[in-house]
Amino acid sequence: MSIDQIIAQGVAKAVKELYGAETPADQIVPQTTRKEFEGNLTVVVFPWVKAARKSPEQVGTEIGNWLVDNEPAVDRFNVVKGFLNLVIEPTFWCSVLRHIEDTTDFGLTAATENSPLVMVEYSSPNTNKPLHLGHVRNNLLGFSLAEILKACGNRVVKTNIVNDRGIHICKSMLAWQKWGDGVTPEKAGKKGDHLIGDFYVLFDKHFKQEVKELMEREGISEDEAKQKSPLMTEAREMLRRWEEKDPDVRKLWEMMNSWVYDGFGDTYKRLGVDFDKIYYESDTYLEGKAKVLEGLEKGIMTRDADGSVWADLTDAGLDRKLLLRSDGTSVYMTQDIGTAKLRFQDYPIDKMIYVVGNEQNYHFQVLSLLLDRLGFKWGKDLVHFSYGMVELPEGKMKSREGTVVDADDLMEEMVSGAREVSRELGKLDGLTEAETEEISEIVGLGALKYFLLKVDPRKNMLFNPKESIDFNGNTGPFIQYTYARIRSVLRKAAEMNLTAADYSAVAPNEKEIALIQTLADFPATVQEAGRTYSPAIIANYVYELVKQYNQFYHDYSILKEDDAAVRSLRLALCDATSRVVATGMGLLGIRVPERM
RNA sequence: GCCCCGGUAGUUCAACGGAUAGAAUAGAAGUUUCCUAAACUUUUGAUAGCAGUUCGAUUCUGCUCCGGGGUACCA
Repeated sequence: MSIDQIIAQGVAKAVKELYGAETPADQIVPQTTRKEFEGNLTVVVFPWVKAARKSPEQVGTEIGNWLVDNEPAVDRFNVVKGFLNLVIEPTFWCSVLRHIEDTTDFGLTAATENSPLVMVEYSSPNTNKPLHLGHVRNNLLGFSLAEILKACGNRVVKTNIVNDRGIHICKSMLAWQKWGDGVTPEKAGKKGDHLIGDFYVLFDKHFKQEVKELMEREGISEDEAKQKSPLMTEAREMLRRWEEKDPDVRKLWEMMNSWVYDGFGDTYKRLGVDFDKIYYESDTYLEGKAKVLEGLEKGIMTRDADGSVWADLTDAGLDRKLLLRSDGTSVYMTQDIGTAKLRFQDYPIDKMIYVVGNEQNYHFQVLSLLLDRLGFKWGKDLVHFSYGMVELPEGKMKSREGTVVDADDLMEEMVSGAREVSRELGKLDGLTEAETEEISEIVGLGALKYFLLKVDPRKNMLFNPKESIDFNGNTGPFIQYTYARIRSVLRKAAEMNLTAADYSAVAPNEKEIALIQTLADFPATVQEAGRTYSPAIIANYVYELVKQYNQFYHDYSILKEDDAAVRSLRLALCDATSRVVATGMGLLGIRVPERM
């Protein structure tokens, strides 16, 4: 049982005996005492002031006295206004540390066969352009969320739905046909996803030009011009032929998609994310169509005069939603219905989580409702993990306008930045080329990942390409550096062959207690991150932990401490801290180096 | 128009309804015969506005102002 639980239960008993108040222990959440007051844990006593009919100070004093008399872990207390500050028996902390040391996978809960099966969908790229910073946030959040849910005792399936068909990919295909001159990734010396992206931009350039000319020549509106544009007509025609499984179109499509997958594969690998099961829209959209037609028969959907199929959701406060175009082709929503169906066929999923940007909040509201009406019993309970946009100083990133921060470029910049900093600081002296590269990779990506994950996922965040991501302060490298320093101490300790001593009777100093207390909070932090779907909670926790370690490290000697018991306590602290840091960073998908 | 989300130091981010709103960075000043100074210490600086609920509001409610997103036969 954790110290928080011990105190909570003690307080629950105390208020029952003293005031006859029934308060469940899990509703009493002791907080860490602010550093300007004496104590380790603080209980707010205002909730019982009414029942006690006494002043907050009196209530605090009475509960405090009760705890000192009845709870061995409580040494003494003080009361400030309605705040009861408890000082825990110092040697109690040694047993807490011992417990952490003795627990393998401290903070993690292993899943069993009966654990809930959670499917996390993330990444879900379109195959017409390379990944950018927004996708990076998505990928890191999805991966981390999956790791955190695993750590909370769930069985997790990571999945990806690749949007490999649709008008967007036809645009790239058409542009390649028209202006590509048979170019391939090999011939161009370019990653396949980048090459395809170039053609997508090229299509848009010609298309815009065409629309402009049409508007001028025929004096029609922009919308009309877009409809009439020969390029767009050709793209639509290509999509129609694709749906008819025209061999030539399919062959081109397969070739160009394979280029993109090779490119994505490289990016995913460097980013360190992976998937247990990948779905392709080209396999799922027909399932969706079938479900929609089924819904049409059941009267859940209606067909308009032009042949298009709609769902009327106005009774639920939403709009009419298109599900099949007048030419019979399917839209995004249709495909998501089909994908959901296949997934639940493939796995006995208890919970489905979609990691998708908040610009699609409405989409998921509609999807949830539609799945429910189509008879999917999980529809109502699907979770849209809605994260904020990564904005640039000029605003939103737009692929077609080229104002995007490319994922591959950014990773490369971060790694070379890390290499430079290391070199300047002389950290790489005496290391091999391979070691240098390994460390630069770990640190550069660590900086990028931590930068994106430390922010509350729900909020929009800003990335300024002109200011490179920092390596000092509240950053990934700061945490990695602390880890490397601890590992260095532990290596030296091993070399010195120090004899371990029993530290259970040592009264730890203030910094040591603060560190143990923070370490002990790790399991609860993991649970909270899982409950609230927030990697940021882990990130902020690890930062707080290493900051406390650094203060301890600065103020006290470890290896040079003469008292064997104290030295053992400190080495145990180092060991426990390094393990929690590594585990915590692992939950974020961030590696930690042995030296840097 | 309608619907959602946000507004906290110069900047980027924190704060289960709890104490004097924390960090980082930028600025100022310090710490290295000692386990890695990518560190540590000190210091300047903020809740958009107005009401309300509460012992207590950055947090909950309403209104105003300012941003962002959605409302597509795009995904």
